[in-house]
Amino acid sequence: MLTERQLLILQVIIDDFIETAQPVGSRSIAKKANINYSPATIRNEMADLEEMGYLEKTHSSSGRIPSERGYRYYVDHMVLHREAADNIQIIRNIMQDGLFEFEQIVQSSAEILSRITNYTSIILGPEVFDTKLKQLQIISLSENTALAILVTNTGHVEHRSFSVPEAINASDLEKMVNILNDRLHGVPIFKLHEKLNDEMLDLMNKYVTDFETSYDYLKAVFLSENPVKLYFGGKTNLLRQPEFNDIDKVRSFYSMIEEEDEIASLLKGAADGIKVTIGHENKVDAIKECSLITATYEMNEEQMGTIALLGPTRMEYKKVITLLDALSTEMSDVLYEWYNNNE
Amino acid sequence: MLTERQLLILQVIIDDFIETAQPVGSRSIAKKANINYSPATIRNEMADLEEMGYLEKTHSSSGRIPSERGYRYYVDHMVLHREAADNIQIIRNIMQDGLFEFEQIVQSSAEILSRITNYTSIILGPEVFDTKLKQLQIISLSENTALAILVTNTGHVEHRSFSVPEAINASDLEKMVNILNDRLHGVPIFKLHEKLNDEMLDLMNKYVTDFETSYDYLKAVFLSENPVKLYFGGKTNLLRQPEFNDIDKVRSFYSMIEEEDEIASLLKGAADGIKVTIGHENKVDAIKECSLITATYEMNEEQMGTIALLGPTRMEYKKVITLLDALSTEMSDVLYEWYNNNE
DNA sequence: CATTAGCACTCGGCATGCATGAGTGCTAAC
DNA sequence: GTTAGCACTCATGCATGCCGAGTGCTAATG
Repeated sequence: MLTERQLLILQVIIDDFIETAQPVGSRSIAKKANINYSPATIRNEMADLEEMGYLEKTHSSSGRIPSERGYRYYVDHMVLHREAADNIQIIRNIMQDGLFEFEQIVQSSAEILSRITNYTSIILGPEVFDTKLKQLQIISLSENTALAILVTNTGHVEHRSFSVPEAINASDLEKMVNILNDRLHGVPIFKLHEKLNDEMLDLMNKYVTDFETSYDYLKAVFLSENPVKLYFGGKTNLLRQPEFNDIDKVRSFYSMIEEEDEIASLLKGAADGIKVTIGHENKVDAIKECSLITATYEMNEEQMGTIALLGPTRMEYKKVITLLDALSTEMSDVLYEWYNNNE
Repeated sequence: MLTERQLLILQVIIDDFIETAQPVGSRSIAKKANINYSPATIRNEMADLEEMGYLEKTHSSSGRIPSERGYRYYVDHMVLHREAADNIQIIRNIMQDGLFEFEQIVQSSAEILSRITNYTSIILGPEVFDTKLKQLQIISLSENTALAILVTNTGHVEHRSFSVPEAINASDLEKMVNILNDRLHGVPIFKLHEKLNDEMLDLMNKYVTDFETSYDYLKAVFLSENPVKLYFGGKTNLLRQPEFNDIDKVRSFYSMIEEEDEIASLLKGAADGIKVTIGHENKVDAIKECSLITATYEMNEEQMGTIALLGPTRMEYKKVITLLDALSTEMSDVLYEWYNNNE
């Protein structure tokens, strides 16, 4: 357990290092207004903190820098989540201004976020928002298997084969597809399933014997994994951070940034709420000297995507955590409105 | 005027330097298969070439590197434009595959280009392709001035005030706007003017007295400057070039890349055909050590936008020029088809 | 017993000097 | 006109030494 004084010193060191990116020496700590100990005392405490794994030295006689464990402790115990922040108002203002398309909402969010923080922002969102059903087709493959094909207006094709239950005869299937095509043409993909369940169930049952059974077999096509899309903001912001003075780091970082799949899978698993992953806690090599903060947003109570900020481990955790928190609820709100205003 | 031998040596030096990024010495030139002179002879020639401004030294006893003037000569006299290239087939194949939206066509072109060349590609295209007319409104400001407002489905607003000629009375104007709204709703912005002129002139003349005069005054709104959009490919490709070993160069380069306005204005003025701008011929500081190659593409004989490649002055001019040439005609073709298949 | 002053020690950063080698320019010979 | 030879130049890399920031330890202090 840390003493009151150790806590204070740890906090000062981390805050200072986050600001200056320079190792912090005992003398400079002793000079701070809220510190009333001599450098020697502080040195002793620092030695203890280092022994406990919260601090590190860059070389044997350097000042101290926070270790990843130190950051972890800082984030878990010293950062008040949900602090008030002026930036929330900024976000709210921008979000309310002229956002007509989903893509636009997300893209500007990413840009705002990166501009305020000077880090790189990444937003993971569903890709299907603007894609609509163009055509649905069912092709019989053999006596009891068939292939369902779903084509969107963007040319994206989704297909799945399924076995046709005996209860369904070919003409029923055809009828069903015809009606579906007729009624669902132009419906956004992400609303297909809902629309079918809510509005068309009765109708379908009227025309097709035992519709629900047939639909069970088709459902997979309608509920297929949403392809996801990444939106970036401030991709080059990290260039300005002193930890990226080494050109090789820059290179490996940006070649990783271009691997969208990798990043997508990184963000996909994000848990609800805010999560901070520090340095080597990240599984991907290229960001083992970075921290990743993720927050999720939702639409109508369903988790929709993830907002993330990528910065050096020496990150302004306080500011960033508050900000992400605010933005994620704000985005959920805007999306709620957007959803209910669109068809 | 350069002698045959000087030409040969210049060519060898530039090719070699483009490949290796290292100053080229006389000995290494003499070793090449097609060179039958001793290093000393070559040194003499190189001294002459330097005096004429085609070569430079990095320091007093280094090998030679091409000067910008050298590159210029190389591009103007030694690169055969319209050379056959395997890549053309690659481009053609990709372009023919599943391109359904204008944005997609352009974006993939940019990506293909950067992937093939390892430079950064920039495409300047009109932004209005997917925007359609939502509403047209005319508001009378005073007795003989009015304001025309055009709203698109993306929420973009275009407006212009104009003086109302005496020949037109208010009710005519109103009638006209009503009809226009009725008939033009949902029409892509870039087709507005054409559609009006081709299909609706008779109709309008039937309902509105002296339509053509009124329209003269409105035309400005319909023909307003297309806002443009930039598409990038391989933004981080240049990181891999050895000339970007200096982190400050990287920084200034990328902060320039983020200034979209600046780049847009750089590409906007591009002349028809292929144009190569080498090093300090560029007006923007951050790319004074880069070369910019631009090509324009068109749609139905009208110049539509610009494709550009940005790389170090030590650029594979031969390859790149052929490629851009091919891509620009290919894009014009695809766009032609796209245009004629869409509504 | 906690705190602090003092001092020897460590290490990164920077300047300096030196050897090496790639490459040149010039001159004289072919 | 071409080439061999040689003195010269300069970037690069390595060893050396110095400075200053900062530490750990010990002994003195309250």
